[in-house]
Amino acid sequence: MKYEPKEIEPKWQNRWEKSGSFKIDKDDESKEKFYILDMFPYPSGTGLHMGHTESYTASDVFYRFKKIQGYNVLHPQGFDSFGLPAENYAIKTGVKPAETTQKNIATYIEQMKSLGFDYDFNEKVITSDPSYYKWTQWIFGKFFENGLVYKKTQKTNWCSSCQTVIANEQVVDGKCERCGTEIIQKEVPGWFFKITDFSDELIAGLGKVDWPEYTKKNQINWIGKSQGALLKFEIKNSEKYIEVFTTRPDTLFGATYMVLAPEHKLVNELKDEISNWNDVEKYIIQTQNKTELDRMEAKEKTGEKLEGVMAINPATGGEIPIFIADYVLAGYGTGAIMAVPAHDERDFEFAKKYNIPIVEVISGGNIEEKAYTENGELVNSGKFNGMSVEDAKRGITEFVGGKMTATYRLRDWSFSRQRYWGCPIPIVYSPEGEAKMVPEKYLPWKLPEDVDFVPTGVAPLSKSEELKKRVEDIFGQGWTAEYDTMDTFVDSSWYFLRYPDSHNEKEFCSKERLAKWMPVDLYIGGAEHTYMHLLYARFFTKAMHKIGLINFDEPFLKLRHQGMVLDKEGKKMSKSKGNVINPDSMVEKFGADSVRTYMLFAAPLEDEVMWNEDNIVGVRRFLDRIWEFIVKDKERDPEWFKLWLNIDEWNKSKGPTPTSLKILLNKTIKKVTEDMENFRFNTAISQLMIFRNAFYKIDQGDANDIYKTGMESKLSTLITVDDFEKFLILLAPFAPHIAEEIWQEILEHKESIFLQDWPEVDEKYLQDEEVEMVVQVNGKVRDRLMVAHDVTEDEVKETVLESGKVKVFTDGKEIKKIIFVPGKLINIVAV
RNA sequence: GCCCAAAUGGUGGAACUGGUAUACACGCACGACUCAAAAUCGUGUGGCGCAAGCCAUGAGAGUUCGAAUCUCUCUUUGGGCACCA
Repeated sequence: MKYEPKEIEPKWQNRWEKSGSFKIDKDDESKEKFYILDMFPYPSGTGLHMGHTESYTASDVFYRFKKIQGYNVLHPQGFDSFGLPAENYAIKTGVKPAETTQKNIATYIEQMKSLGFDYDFNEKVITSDPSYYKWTQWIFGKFFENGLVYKKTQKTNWCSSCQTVIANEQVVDGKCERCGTEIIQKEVPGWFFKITDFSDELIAGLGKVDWPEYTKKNQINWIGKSQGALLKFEIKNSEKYIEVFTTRPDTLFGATYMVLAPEHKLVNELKDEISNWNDVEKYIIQTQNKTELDRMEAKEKTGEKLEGVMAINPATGGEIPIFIADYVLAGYGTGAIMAVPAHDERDFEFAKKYNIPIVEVISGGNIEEKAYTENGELVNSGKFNGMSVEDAKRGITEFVGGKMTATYRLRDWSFSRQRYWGCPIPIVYSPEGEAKMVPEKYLPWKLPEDVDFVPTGVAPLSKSEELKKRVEDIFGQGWTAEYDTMDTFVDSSWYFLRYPDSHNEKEFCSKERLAKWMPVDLYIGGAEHTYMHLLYARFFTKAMHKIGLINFDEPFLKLRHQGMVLDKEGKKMSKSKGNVINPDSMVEKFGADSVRTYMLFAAPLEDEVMWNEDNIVGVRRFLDRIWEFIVKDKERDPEWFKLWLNIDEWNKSKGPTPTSLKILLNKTIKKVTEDMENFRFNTAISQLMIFRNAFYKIDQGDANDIYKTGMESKLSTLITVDDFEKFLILLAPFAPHIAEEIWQEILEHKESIFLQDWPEVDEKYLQDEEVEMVVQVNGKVRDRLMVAHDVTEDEVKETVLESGKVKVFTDGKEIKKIIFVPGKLINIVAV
């Protein structure tokens, strides 16, 4: 019988499914729980891609490992199924998103099964399903009650192609991350989550989770906390004042002008005092017409002086001019700055262009040439002269009645979308226009079906007669519905809370199940979710914690990212390059076990993997040879095989596994176990290969004999069935099908290999009797000798010094020192 | 511009807290089997040299008996942020 993955893999997939091997008892208290979570996919029309395949393989391997170790493991999968592609497809073809989604999910499930991923799809979460989004809406309601969500009209990022508002996190290089269209700023009313209330907690919480350092750092940078001061500048001959945020209050004496963002409220309020209003207005309009991209790419700073108004520097009492300029952003700090050209590069550039005085207040640089932004001693600063920058920050802030404070880069999360295929925002408006939460008994607040998908900039839901009628029936004449839907990132911000109790119709998850299963022990997924999903999910957790819905405030204790899967030249796979590889064709060609094992063997999990079809044969050969060893042997010599299976008989007649092989086996158990725990799957697999190479050695003559005559078994001199089985269990997480096939069909066990115990290391067999010791002279290897593993320095010293190979290098020299590393090396220092 | 990560054979990659550089795999060469090829199996495989040996972990210094690993400077490549006051 040949190794035919195509036959054995579907067979076991079906049997596992039928026997419900993946089913767990979520209330089982007898075993320790382990919750391992995958980032669930968006079910797109193109199917599962290689990135999913790698990440889900890693989690499936780890899940099977933990399961064999005896944990009660929750390892669910679901679908992040709301989103634009299904809607865009509907616009093109008229097929309803709900239908497309259902079809795609079915395909994804088939693909996942074919890779041997052992998910319980009865427990799946589908975010577009009313039984799920009911709870998305319910949680939204709790946030609404507790003031964590609000509506306002403000400039937001507008994608004219997607015809919707998008969040700051979804703008990449000034373009829409989805379609690449340049983002413009548009005044749109919309809903916001108060994520900024949690800025400090979102930073602090990272201290207690086991996440990759760069991911934590990126989140911290994204939140962008900066310490500084709020200072007030009075406007001459006016009650009004300008408040600025600065990280450098110590340089206040050098502030020689001020800048307001063109959108700043005060600009309009000062209209009557501004003598060049026409020019100012022109500049404001110019700014409005710029896209994010234009503004970012501007080579030279521009601005317009507000003629006729002056501000007072509160430190010096001097009058300083006020400008508007688009290098000052309305959305950050107070939307206004004090400009200190001597010590800020941007202000320096602007001051040079507009001939504004540059006053040095920190010594140490040459401000004739460029701004000096380093530390130094204060000068030209009255009584603060001679003070250090750090001391002066507080001192000067207090001196002018300012306030030390922090500002953040993070903005509130704008989650309204003017699109159809998303979770409806469960809000209705009274005839007076007041927003009210839809009462709980009307949840799920269903997405209407009688809509026109074609985007016109007006939310598609506004065209639904059914929704209009529904609102009037329930709330009365004059009441209207909220037509926006939620950003799909809302759906994925809490889905991990649903899996432990996915069928609960009364709660999003029962208290008991939450207490038992949360938080997630291990989360695996791509690093591209650092800013959005991971930040939003942490915000949801903290917000739900704050209002008492859950009793923990970090959702994911341990996080690991898989690297990208590239083509064999190291290029990103993309449709346009035509280099996309699909997992189905790989499974078809090499079998799921080979795909899984190669995926993890090719590179460390967190690194990029270059998918090279030519190399996967190595892994396939590894599995072929295991098959050859055991299955072919059984066929060639059934009698002998029967004897081998009976371990007692075998030991009597042939003896146990040779000691050297036994030691290698125990080293292998140790290394594979440790590597698994540390996600070093690539080296775990290579250790399994090393062991296989050792127990399966045949020589040339035998190989040809086997080929020609099908002669007797080669099992005789090597491994016993007990030890072979240990090896098979170590292999099982990676290549579950072949392992199960051999376990049950060839070794004739009644019970699944996944119900066995993980092999334990036998400490007796960890130490080789003899080891090779390296002999160095002055740090260079000159000789090697076999010695007892516990040999002492005195025992080998003589031999080593007498060795001819050593003498050549020590003759005529004085031996100054001997360095001895037990069991490893002896180094003779000779001068 | 700022921050982060990386650089090891022809290729993907090993090397745990400084201690045998190149495990494992691909590829390649030669051989066995074959009429032949494929598959399979075996042997070899960093470079230079007949050899003893010398040189090799992006480049250059340093610390050390000993450096891929630690320190400094630089180069290149990825990734992220970017007028954030």
